[in-house]
Amino acid sequence: MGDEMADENISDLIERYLKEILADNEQVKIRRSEIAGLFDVVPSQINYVINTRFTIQNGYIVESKRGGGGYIRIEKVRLLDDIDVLDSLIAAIGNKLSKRDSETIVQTLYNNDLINRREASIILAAIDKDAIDLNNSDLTDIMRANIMISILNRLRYEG
Amino acid sequence: MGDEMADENISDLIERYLKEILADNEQVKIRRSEIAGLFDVVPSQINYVINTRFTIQNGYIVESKRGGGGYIRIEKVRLLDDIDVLDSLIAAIGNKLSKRDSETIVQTLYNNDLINRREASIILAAIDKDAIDLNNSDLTDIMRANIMISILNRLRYEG
DNA sequence: ATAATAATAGTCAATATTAGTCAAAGAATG
DNA sequence: CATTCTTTGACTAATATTGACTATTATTAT
Repeated sequence: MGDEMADENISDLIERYLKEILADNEQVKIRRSEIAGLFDVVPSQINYVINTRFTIQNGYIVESKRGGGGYIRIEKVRLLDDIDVLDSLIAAIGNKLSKRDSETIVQTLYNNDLINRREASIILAAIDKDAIDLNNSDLTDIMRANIMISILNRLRYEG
Repeated sequence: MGDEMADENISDLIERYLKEILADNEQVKIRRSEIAGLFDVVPSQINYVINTRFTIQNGYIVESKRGGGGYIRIEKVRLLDDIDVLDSLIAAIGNKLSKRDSETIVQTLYNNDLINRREASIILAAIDKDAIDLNNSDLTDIMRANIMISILNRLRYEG
């Protein structure tokens, strides 16, 4: 723990390389194969590094495009100061989410000034029963949980 | 490697070129082979750019004529009011909705001042692939369409 | 007028160029 | 030793580029 140099694997080196760029820039845009070549690893290891070290929990959002001129862009975002509410809501959701519980969550978000009325309305529309119905109430609850978690993760940061 | 926007693909460059003209004009009228020559691509790539980036969902209508003096004209459409925008977007969605088309729709909502940046990103979170994925790409597109329509209908009377 | 030819744009499928997924193998850790 | 983390590569998916072939319209020749 004390010394920084020791015991760094290649994934750590790639992480450090990218974060050094991000220290001076709001974002970094890479070509996956270039970075893989630079560190002499297979391209999919770049995905591994991104998936384990550049998550939204760490304050990064990632977007990419395939095909000619494709890229991966990692962007730093400013996490909100108080995301305890979000963390506990996400933890409480688990695998499935009923309509009733989802309404409680939206109410909680509103009470904590994390969303306004209009945003609440959009979220409720997104998880509306008729919209996500799958003729299978279990699947509907799973879908509702997934969508809600995705939205809560989005609320972690500003902008 | 931080913010520089080099390395765009040629289709993106052509898109940008045309949209720069459209920023100052209601329409742009081109000769396909001229634009192809300007960017050193085959003529049919102009069709590819138009079909992927100047659709009605994006707020453009395209008309063309073949033969001597032929042309392609791209015109910005001006929808009369917010309800018109929402109605035409809903009508255009149909049964399935790809990720790419959904992003175009959100962009159009933003361009027409129907949603702000934050609302846009909440919507994108709600229809994110990882959120609504069901290990079945057809079902994913169906789910995305349903959710988007639900949200658009909400915006219709939410004001 | 009509037919032939030239001058355009459109379609579609093959190929190229990227990134993503997933599971197995290997390495490190406790 | 068991568990977790890392590394690898085969397979998949998305997007871009290319070119052969087709369709339409204008112009020219008969």
